[in-house]
Amino acid sequence: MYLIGIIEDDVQLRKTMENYISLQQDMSLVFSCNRIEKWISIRQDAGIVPDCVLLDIGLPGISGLDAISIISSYYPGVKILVISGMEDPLIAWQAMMNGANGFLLKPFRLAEMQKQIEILKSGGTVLDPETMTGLIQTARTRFNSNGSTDRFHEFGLTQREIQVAELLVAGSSYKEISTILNVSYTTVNEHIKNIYKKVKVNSKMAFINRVSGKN
Amino acid sequence: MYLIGIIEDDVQLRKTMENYISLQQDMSLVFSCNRIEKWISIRQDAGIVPDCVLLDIGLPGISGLDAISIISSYYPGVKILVISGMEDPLIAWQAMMNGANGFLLKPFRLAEMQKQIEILKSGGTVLDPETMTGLIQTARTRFNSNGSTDRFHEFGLTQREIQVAELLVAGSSYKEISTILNVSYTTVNEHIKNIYKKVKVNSKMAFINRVSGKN
DNA sequence: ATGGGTATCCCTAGTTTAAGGGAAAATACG
DNA sequence: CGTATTTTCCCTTAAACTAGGGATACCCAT
Repeated sequence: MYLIGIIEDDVQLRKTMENYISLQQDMSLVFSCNRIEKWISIRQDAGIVPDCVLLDIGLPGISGLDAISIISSYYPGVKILVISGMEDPLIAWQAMMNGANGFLLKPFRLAEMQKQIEILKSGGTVLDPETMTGLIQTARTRFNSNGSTDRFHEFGLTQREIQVAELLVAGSSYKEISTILNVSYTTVNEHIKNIYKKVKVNSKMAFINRVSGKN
Repeated sequence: MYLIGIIEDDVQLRKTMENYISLQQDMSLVFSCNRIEKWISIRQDAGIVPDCVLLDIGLPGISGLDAISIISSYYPGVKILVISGMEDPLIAWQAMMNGANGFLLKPFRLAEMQKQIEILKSGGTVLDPETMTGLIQTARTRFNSNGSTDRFHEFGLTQREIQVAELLVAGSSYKEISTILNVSYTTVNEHIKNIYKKVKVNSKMAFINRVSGKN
């Protein structure tokens, strides 16, 4: 039996979810309220610890975002399925970083909700593709990683030089590059000499640091 | 018409995918090869720019991880669907941060692959629930820790070795490191020998890719 | 058709890195 | 106290990289 808790201020939706869960053979509702504050005041009376909490993020009062860490520290190991009306990548990101296990975008079908609960139950994490895209993009900017940086064109490298540069940065030796590109060792050496001149470096390390944007 | 490229070293799987894509009315294969190196050497001859590249991450030679940024800078706007045999959260994380748009865990059904391609086509991002869980956990650890200084510690490097490693990655030569740390050249050489043993690499490039790639 | 850019090839010399061997202190820990 | 770890130092060989020189051929544009 999978125990579910609900925190959702939309009365209509909450009733619908309550009803749906009650109808499931393998699920049971342990609490259902409209606000975080309400949950905080009744949680010790409710007694039973839920396996999964369906949490609306757009609540009045205490933010659902803050609620995530509150709830997961109160119920260690609980799965939190965030419900949101807005498709905001930043909110999704923050929710996931705060400990959410899934993200459900309103409006959703109850079958979809159930499916997500199932996946959470088995330790998985689910986001819809659009939210996922936004979340990954947010993560990329957060971590300043190079998503699609054109690292070589800006230095005026030729096509061939770009090929050589890519292989060099990826870790291939001159000899390996010559084999891959079907040219002699000296040709590779020649290209690299020209690359270094254009990029104004005089060693492989300097080149790597340059194209990695480290200076 | 959606144009697909394949980089996969498993001949059986590659042929299967090629065949499947050829049979789809709305897809067309623009290239198919077994290694990154091969793609780098033939890409300008292939001519047509794909909309989506199916990329095996567990390739011999240049890592598929490195390939992601190379491919996405060569084909701006391309969607990259990473195929992996291992369920490694770190790899998934790194792949997504490098610009991947989806993650497909081997073995997979071709219908599943097609579904992911469809979602990528519409700008979405897909990961299976298990990989997603690992990825989010990795992100949480990254997000909640500084994540810059302790990247060498996990390999069991000593304090001195960490100093040497940092200088090495920063671009210092053995000689420069010896001056900075006030030790002899041979001592630096010695430390680096030990570092490489611990990290299980045998060249500076491999070391750099290891420490700046997976952590 | 002359000159510039690209791409190929060769030789040579010097520097840097990689990895094998061995060895001596200092420090930490049970 | 003895043992393991850390840090230091040396020699040697092989491989890889850097950089100078020069050379041929193709394409493209002035």
